[in-house]
Amino acid sequence: MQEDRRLAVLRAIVEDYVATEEPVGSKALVERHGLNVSPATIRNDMAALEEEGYLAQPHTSAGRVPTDKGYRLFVDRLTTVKPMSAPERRAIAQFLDGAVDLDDVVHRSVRVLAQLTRQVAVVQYPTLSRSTVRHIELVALTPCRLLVVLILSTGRVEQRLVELDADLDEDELAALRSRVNLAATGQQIALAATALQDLVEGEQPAPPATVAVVETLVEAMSDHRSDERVAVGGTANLARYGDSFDTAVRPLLEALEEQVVLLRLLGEATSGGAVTVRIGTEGPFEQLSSTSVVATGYGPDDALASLGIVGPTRMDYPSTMAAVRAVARYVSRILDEGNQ
Amino acid sequence: MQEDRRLAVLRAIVEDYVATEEPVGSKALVERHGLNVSPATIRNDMAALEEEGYLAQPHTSAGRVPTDKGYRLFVDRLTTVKPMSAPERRAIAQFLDGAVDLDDVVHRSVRVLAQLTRQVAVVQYPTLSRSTVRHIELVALTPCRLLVVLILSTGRVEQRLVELDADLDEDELAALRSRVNLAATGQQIALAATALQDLVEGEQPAPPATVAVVETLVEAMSDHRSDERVAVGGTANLARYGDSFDTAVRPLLEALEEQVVLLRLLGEATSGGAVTVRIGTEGPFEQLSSTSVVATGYGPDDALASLGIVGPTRMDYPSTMAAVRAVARYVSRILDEGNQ
DNA sequence: GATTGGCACTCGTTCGTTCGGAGTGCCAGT
DNA sequence: ACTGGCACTCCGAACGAACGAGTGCCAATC
Repeated sequence: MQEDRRLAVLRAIVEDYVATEEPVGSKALVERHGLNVSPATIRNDMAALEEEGYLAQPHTSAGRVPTDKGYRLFVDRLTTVKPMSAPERRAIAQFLDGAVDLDDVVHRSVRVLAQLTRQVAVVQYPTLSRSTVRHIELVALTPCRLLVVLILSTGRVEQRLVELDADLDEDELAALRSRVNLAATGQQIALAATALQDLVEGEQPAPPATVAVVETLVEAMSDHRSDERVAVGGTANLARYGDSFDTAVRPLLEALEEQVVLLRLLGEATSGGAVTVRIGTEGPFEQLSSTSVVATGYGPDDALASLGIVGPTRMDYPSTMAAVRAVARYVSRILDEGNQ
Repeated sequence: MQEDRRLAVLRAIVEDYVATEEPVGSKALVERHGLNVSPATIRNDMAALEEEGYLAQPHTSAGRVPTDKGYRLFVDRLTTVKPMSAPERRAIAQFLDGAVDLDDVVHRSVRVLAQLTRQVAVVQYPTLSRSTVRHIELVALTPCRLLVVLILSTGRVEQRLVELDADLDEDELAALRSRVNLAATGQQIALAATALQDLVEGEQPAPPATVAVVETLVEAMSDHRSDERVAVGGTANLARYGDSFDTAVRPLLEALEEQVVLLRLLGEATSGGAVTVRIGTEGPFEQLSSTSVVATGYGPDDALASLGIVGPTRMDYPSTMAAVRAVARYVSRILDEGNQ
C-alpha cells in the first residue's frame, strides 16, 4: 500500500518539478495532486525515497528534486505513453511529405522534432552500411577524367573524380559501366564492395582503368566520413535553460559542434520501435551530466540511423518520447515510399 | 593636433574595451597607452567624443564605451590591417586542402573560421546562379524512369527523378544526352536554362521525353532552395558572451536557425576583396542590435557566395577582418583549382 | 588656447545584516 | 499507519553603509 503511494509521490514530484523547475515540497504536493493524506505523511515517504536514492535535497529545508535514478524509475515504470494528438500527427506527416530529397527529409525532421519537443534535435543521416546500391554512373568529363557517381537506395549520391593514365573511349566506358553495375546494383553496400573487388581480382591483369574506378567506388562505399554526418536544429531552445549556462549550455554547445561526439550521444540505434532514454550521468560524457538524450532508430528495422533530442534531465519525458517515436515512424515511412 | 589625439583616444578606448570588456576610464587609458598627457585632458577629449556620438557612458561616473558610430569610425579610419602570421596562413591552407568535395570545403571553412575568430562562422554554399554546367548525365534506372544528374563547375551535383510516359531505348537516350549536353555544357546556369528551353521550342512537336527532361533540368537549375543553403559553426563560442544572454545570445541563436535570416545577415557579396562590416544597428534586424557581421564574398570575382562571422559589436575587428579575408581567399583558390 | 591639478559629486558595487517564509525532522497522540 | 504540532534550518530578498572608480568643472599654469 504505502509502496504504491510512494511511487505516486515520486511521479508527482517529477511532474511538478518538470513543470515548475523548482524543488517541490510536501505541502504543495498534497494540494496539487489529489493525495488524501497529510503533508507529514508525504514527508515520511519523501524521506524514504531520498534514502533509496530517488530524490535529493538541494539544501536542508528545501523541497525535493528527482535524482537521475528517480527519473530512471519514472521513465521505466511510471510513464503512461501519451500518443500524439491527431492534429499533431497530421502536422508532422504534412511537413515531412513536403520533402524533395534525402537532405530535405533530414532537415525537415530536425525542424519538426525541435519544434515538437522544444529541445535540441539531432538527426543522423542514413548510414551507408545499410543501404543498397541503386546505380553506378560513369561520366567522362574529358577522355582521361572520369566522374564516378554512386547512387544509393536511400537517395544519397556520392561522387568522386578519377584521373586515368590512359584515355578510354566510349565503348570501353560503356562496357565498364555495365560491368560494375551488374556486379553492384541491388546489393547491400558491403556486399557490393566485395563483389567489385572480386571483379578486379578475377581478371588478371585487370585494365588500369577498371582498377582505378573500382578502387574509387570501394573507397566511396566504405567512406565512413559520410556515416558520421548529422543535422542539428533547435539550438535556440537552449535559451530556455537560461540559468545554469556554464554547467549545462556551454558543454552542450561544444558537444553539438562535434559530429563524432553527437553520434556517440545518439548511441546505437535501438530496434523494435523502442525509444532509448539516457539520463544524465548514464550518458558517455562527464560534462553532460545534467542533460538527457531521447533517441530511437529509424528506417527499415529502425536500423538505418538514429534520431533524437538532447535536453536537460529535467524534461517532460512522456511527451518527448512520444514525439521522438512519432517522427521516427513518419521518417521511416517516407524513406520507404521514396524507395519504391 | 587635438583632433589627432582624439582619434588616438577613440582607438585606445575601442582596443581597451574589446580587451577588457569593461568601460574604460581616463586614468587607466593614460597608463596603458603611452599618452603623454594627464587624465584630465583625456577627460575633455572623451567628453567631446561623447558629444559627437562616438562614445557613451553606461552610467554617470562610469567609464566610456564605444557606440556603433564609434566602432564604425574605428573600422573605417583607425584600423591597420594586420596580416595573418605565416603559420596561421599555412594552417588554413593545409586544413582546407584536405577537403575532398564541395560539402567538405564548406564545412572545413566554417570550422577554420570559427576557430580563428572564436566567433560564430557562417558560410554560404556557392550559389547556383554564378556557376556553369559541367555535365549533364541521363541514367535509365528502368526503361521509363530516368535519373537526371546535373553537375556544376563548383562540384555541386543536383539530381532529379523523371517519370516518362513512354519507354526510351538506349539510342534515343544517348541522342538526348548529347543534345542537352551540347546545348548546356560550359554555359552559365541561367544561359544554359534558356538554351535548353530553346531546344524544346525550336522543334515542334518535341518528343515528350525531351520535354520532361528539359523541364526537370530547368527546374533544377532555377531551384533557389539550394541557393539558400548555409553552414554554421562555432556556436560554442557564444558561450563567451556569458553575460547578456537574453539580449545577445538568444536572438542570435534564433537567427542561426533560419537560413533565410542568415543569408540576409551575410548580405550581398562584396567584390574586390573588400570585407564588409555591419555594426550593430546597421544590420537588418532589430534584435541583433548588439551583434556585428564581418563578411566577404568568395569565388571568382568574390561573387560566387558569401562567408563571414557573426559576433558581438564588441569584437576585435582588425584580426577578425584579416581572418575572414584570408579564409575567403584560400577558399576561392581551392574552388578554382578543383575547377581545372 | 591647450593643458593640468584639485576637488566635490555621482552612482554602481560589494558586503554584512536582518527578516520572512518555505520546508524539514521529529515526537507524541490518535 | 497516519496526523498535528513544533522547533529548527536555511535560502533569498531587502536594506543600508562604506567604498571606490570615474566624472565634470574650475582656477591655475605653460
